[in-house]
Amino acid sequence: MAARITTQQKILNAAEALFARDGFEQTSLRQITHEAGVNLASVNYHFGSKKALIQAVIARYLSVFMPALEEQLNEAEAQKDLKTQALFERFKLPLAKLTQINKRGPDTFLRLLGFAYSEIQGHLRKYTQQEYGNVLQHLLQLLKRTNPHLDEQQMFWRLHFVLGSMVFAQVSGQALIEIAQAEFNQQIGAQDVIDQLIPFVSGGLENS
Amino acid sequence: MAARITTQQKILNAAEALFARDGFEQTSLRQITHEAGVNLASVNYHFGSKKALIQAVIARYLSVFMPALEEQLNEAEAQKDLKTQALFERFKLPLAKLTQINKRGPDTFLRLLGFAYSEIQGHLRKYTQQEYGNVLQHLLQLLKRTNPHLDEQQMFWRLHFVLGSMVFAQVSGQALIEIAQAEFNQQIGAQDVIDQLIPFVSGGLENS
DNA sequence: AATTAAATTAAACGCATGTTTAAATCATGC
DNA sequence: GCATGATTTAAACATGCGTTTAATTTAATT
Repeated sequence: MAARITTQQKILNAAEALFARDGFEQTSLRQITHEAGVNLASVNYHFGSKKALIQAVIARYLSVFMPALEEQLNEAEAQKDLKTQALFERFKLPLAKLTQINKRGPDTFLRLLGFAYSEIQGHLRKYTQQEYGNVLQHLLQLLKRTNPHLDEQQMFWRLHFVLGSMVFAQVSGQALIEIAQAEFNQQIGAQDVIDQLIPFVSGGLENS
Repeated sequence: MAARITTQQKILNAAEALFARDGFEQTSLRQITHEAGVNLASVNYHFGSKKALIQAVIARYLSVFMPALEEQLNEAEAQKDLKTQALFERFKLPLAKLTQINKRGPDTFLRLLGFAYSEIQGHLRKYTQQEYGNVLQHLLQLLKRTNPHLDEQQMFWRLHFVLGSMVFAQVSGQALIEIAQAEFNQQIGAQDVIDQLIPFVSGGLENS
């Protein structure tokens, strides 16, 4: 009884792909259910509302990403002479792990985060803080260690700028990748964007 | 016959405030016309469509900002030993000039840009490139001068990350400012955010 | 003052959205 | 094999949107 894909899963899979491509508000339940090959009403039956569906989609990714990140932070914790850039490199593995949800999981997740951050402002923030606040606190603590020259306030802002760069890179990501490909005549993927992004956010955060 | 505020201006003023607060898609023409105290149909009468209204709102800001930026870039051009951070500091004056449109003009403009960047992806890009492409080219050229160690591709990405940080800082800006105020018990304005942002983007862009 | 054009208004149109309903179908346990 | 509960289905509902229409009011021109 485990092999079959349930209606819930069909909805989640279709929803995450469309949400990541077009954003939450721009994606209608009719699109999702059509893509999933299920009835329109089944979203409200299984999830209650569109809002709850959005949350379920994001929660599925966070439940994989956050524990993996926590593990990485614990390893970093033990590391001598920890550098900011090395700390950000720790994001790559948890991100890569998201392929277990979906082949394009890493891209999907970051784009979802981006839309979530700008669209449902307060709502997701609370949830994340509630569920994974300790992991984020751990990250902040390690960043303070690698950047003792920054005061509380500077760290606050720069951390948000870092998040902004990441989020932005993915939300505008596909368009940018296409432009970059046309401009530089070479294949570019989400992983390359991350590789470009890490030195940027590291330098930005460290700058005195 | 000049002193009266025309219907067009009433619409523009109401629209820019609401657009900046909630985004383009989230703001309805009914909200705008109600706020402006004019009839619903007058938007389509004076501007043709909602899309055209959005464009008009942004164009009004660009028409003030871009020439001022160009002037700043020309001064930077002549400067010996130009530094990246000094170049980014050049944005502050053109931004401050936007108070002539609106007391909260600088905030409004950056938030509009943010929404524009993520919402109407292709459309605004073309317009900006068409109208102010030379100014942006000039900026790119100066950044190459202050960062000769970066190749074409690195510069491409980092420039977009810079833009992303700025845009994001403003889109999430009000929420962040409120959090920061609560956290640090002091008054914080958009100008302070810019001051925090400049070292970040400078460091990020320069990092080798 | 009469005429003509511009601007404003109230109302409706057509469409898409999220959600709810109630009947039909399916699966499961006795 | 039947009864019971879970699921799926088609249809409708209520609401909000951008836009259009056609009539009215305002302003300018002759």
